[in-house]
Amino acid sequence: MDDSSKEKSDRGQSTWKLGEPPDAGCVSYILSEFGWNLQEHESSTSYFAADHERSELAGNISSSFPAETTTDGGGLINPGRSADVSTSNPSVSSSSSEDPTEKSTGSGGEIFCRSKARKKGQKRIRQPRFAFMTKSEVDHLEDGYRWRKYGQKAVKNSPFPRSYYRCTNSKCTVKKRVERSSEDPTIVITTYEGQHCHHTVGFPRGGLINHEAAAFASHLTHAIPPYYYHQGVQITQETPGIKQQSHEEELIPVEAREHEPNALPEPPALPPPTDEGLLGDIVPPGMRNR
DNA sequence: CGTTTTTGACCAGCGC
DNA sequence: GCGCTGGTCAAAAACG
Repeated sequence: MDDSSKEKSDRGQSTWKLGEPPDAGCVSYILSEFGWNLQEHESSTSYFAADHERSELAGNISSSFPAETTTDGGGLINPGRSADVSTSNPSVSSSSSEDPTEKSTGSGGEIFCRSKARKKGQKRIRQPRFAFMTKSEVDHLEDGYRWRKYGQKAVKNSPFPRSYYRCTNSKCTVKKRVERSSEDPTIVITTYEGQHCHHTVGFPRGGLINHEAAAFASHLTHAIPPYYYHQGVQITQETPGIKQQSHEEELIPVEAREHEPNALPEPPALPPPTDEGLLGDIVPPGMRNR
């Protein structure tokens, strides 16, 4: 393995604005992959994807991005296997009462446990996922957590392999996938799945940090309904701890957003990292020290 | 020597 | 049922 990849840090990456295609100029391109009723917001949040647990979001993005990342009408980002997801999966196209915990489709419903979890016949549950795109030369963007690579696969319709990482914390089941867009090799698609149950480890090596990646990794892995928008970016759930903290004025309830259906999301104004790590600004004190 | 990465094999889900 | 594909495992190798 080449050490240089680690040392490269985030050199060469740039940040995009949310809500515009990357080719419009270095824009962060957020793709939520929660199983809940994201469709409600499609009209106003063009680049959120109301995908479902079964979709292969990141793998499919590349095949349609950005042209088919439509916002009119559906706004669903279901490229690649779009047909089967949007038409043959009723839970996606018609059901807005998604509840991952209640879902018991053929592809999910039981808790997936790390290690020895995949016994024969045991199904694994897809946890809430989200994906975002970052223009970067390096595949694995620093986000404040430590990750261990556990697999790499060639992806259909893409010359670039997909890498699979899981959080090194033994109690943490968060995983992420990293791949490059086949359409634009400079774009790295990172998909997070799950929710960290621990603090960040800080930013090692003193390198440049992909603040955006870090912030979304932190914010969105904790996002469960009801949603709030942070300056147009749906980032987190309503919890007393969060609302009482610094984001109170900036968090806009979904209901409020619905009054401006044509409003496009604005670029995220992500808070800078703090001494407490990226979770520090959103995780209630009672949830820390885990 | 502990940790991480690599990589081939295996398994599950899905479409046909 | 079969084949394809994505996702994961786990042993070996590499790294620090």
